Amino acid sequence: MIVKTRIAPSPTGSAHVGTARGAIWNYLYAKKHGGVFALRIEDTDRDRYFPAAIEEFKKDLTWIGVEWDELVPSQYALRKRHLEVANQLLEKGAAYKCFSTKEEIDAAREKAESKSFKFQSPWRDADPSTYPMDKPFAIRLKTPQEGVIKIQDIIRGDVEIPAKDLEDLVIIRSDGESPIYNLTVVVDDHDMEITHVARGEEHLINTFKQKLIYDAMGWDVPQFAHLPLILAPAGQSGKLSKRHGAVTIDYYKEKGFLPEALFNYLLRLGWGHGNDEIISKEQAIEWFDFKDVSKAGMRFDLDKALSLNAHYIREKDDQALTDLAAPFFEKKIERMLTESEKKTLLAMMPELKTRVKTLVEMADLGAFLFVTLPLDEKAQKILEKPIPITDSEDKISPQESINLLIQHFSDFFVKPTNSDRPYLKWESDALTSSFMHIAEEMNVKIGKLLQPVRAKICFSTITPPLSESMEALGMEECIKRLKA
RNA sequence: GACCCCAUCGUCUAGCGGUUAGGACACUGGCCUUUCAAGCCGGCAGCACGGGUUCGAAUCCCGUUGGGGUCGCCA
Repeated sequence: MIVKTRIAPSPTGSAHVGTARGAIWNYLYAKKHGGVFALRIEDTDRDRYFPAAIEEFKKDLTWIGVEWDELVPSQYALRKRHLEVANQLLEKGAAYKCFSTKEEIDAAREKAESKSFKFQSPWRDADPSTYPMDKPFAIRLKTPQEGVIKIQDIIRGDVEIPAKDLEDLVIIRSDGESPIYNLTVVVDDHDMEITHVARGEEHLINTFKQKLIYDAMGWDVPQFAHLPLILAPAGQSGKLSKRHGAVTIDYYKEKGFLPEALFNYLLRLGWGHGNDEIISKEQAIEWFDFKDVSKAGMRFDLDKALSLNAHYIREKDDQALTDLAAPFFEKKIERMLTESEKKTLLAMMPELKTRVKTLVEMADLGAFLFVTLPLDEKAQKILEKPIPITDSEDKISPQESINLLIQHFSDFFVKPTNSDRPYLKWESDALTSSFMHIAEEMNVKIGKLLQPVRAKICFSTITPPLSESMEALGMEECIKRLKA
């Protein structure tokens, strides 16, 4: 039998990292076994149906590198089939018509005050001859009143629950036609011939209910794997949710994460393979197995995800990275980059990429290459701080030292108009040697000499190497900034 | 509250009856250095607790504690 897994989201917008991780694992498991990975959109709840959200979800999945082999674009479209199964369950006596209204049930629930209240429908064993005429009814599944329901889970082993703890679940709403989740999943998973159902642990209880439907229909039960949940950040309780922020794929995409970094991080969150940390998709396909997934819930560690992202940024080819980074720079400087500026960015990429953890950080670090910026606080201070002369009590003011530097630049780098005197090209190596030469001449430490220059050129004390930056900017712009 | 699941450094994990309990992130010391990174070398830090089982338990069993999930005519 061919392995077939699926991810079955009910999209409400950008994919939750937990859903994305579930998709990754399911995808890997299918690929590992040469099987099929399916995407099924669970849109049976029409009150929460947003087509745009579905598109966004698909985009997120694609971005992170998960491709589906099969698509069920709308579970809602399958409702006739769901109803048909519900009627079969009715015929088999595994389900019954329940004429109790939602209001009656809610009232009973309220009155009970116990959270563990189970609604006992008076219609469960009612004689059909007593059914009211022209009254709407829901269809409920008859759960056994004694014994246990048992399931096998790849991750957790055998799990069982007393049957009496389960309420007779509604499978068709009292509108007489709308199927409910626990019915639709079973029918679709069966019809699609899903062999492995791996979903969040929050579904564990549902699985017992669903087992009842499989059994009543005489269908084979798939293999189950209930995946541990990603928990709220340390100090906060509960599972990770929207209110903790930073939970959607879209968030990380906009923050400047590389898809392979987030893929790697999510892959490793709850699963490991020896001491391996950096794992490619191909390697993951070979190594991943649900049985190695940890059982306990875990916390999302942004620092680790960032460090992985920094790693993948460093590994990435400069040209590809430039293409990826360009939009982040454009957002930062609030205009498009020209072709020549893109070349500048490419040239600076080796210096930029070892210094950042995200593409947003890269745009912050490299923006000075394309626009002038207000000096940051520390840069401001540097320009006020005199430079000590080595082996002396004397000091030289930053502006004075910069003026001297400008003078030297015109000696070294400017082509003389009426002379054959040699001059240097404005390139990083030449700039570096000239800095060393000037520092020696002025009898100051090179680091001290360069700090104010760095401030004027890059507007910050934290920058890529100065010589490279100045080459990228060109002599004219550098002189202009130094004189400003 | 009831039912179910879970428990190795702060975090993510390796470990599957005999290990100096390993790695990664974070933190930290050093080297390198033109700021900041990167890189290299080093450090700190863990088997929740209590009982068993066993010659021997992080590993197996029970309990306690702690965390998580579920309790809808949502998915």
